Amino acid sequence: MELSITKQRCPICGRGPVIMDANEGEVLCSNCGSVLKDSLTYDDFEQRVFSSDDKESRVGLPTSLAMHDRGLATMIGSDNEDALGKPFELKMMKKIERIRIWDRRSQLHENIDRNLKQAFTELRRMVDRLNLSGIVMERAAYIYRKALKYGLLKGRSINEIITASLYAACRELGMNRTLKDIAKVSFLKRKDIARCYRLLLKELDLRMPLSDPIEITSKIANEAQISEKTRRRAIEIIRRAKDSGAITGKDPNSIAAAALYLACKLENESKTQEVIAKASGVTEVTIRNRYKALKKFA
DNA sequence: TAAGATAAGAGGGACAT
DNA sequence: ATGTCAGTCTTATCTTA
Repeated sequence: MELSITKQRCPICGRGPVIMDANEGEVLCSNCGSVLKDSLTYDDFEQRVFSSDDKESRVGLPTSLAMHDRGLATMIGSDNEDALGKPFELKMMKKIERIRIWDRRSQLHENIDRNLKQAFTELRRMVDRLNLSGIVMERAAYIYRKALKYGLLKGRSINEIITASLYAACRELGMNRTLKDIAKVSFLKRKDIARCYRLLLKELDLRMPLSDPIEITSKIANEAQISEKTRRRAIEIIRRAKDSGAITGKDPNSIAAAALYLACKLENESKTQEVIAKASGVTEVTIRNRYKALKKFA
């Protein structure tokens, strides 16, 4: 444990000294146990979780082993009496109580630590395989920590939540990764990731940039090499359909794909349903269904 | 060969019990 | 909490132009 004792006085009890716990990222008063600062920034974790591997191996034992029996819980009973069965005096009681608080806190942090470490290892692996930037990873880590803080991990696996966090980060930052893409590099099924993703949205009140079919056309058009002229036509179709309210509740991806397909036909740009289906990630059947509904807006 | 049609099934939202 | 229902999308297979 990396503790550094400062010369500061605790602003709460007026005594001290204040201790900075670099390992836990906390600043505490050694006298009253008050946590004066516990905000761990992502950079703290970045340094610890992602870059400290070699440092740790040089030191010797891995953290989990090194820390395994460090807690004081096994040494401090809950009875407020000494070894002879005599009750503690008040002064002693207070002291013991303080130690217990510290003890609980350090145990709690160890659990969180292990959890984050495992989660971020998996996160980094997936980010590597998906060719995503550090910014997305950072965002995913932030979401994950928030989920952990809100107790969303209870009854769920670390992998599920970290994977869903990654997906959420992708959505938030406009990265073009589908649930399918992410499922492929994780060890999870698409539906499980989707379930957790919805959970995150609901519980953490995440606001995703709403996906507009018109926005999506550019991605699909790009992928399927559809001309700008045709894309504009598709956008017009979507506009009209949108105004009529005929497309509410439909997957924006399928709308964009079908509108592009329809526009291709109108512009005599020969693109098969298969090509557009591949580019958009929806099936040909779905394109056909939307296509039928969209035709009257052409 | 591309497009269309049909059927079965999955998964989730809404709503009631 | 659990069940049901309507609506959406996917997968698979067959038919049509």
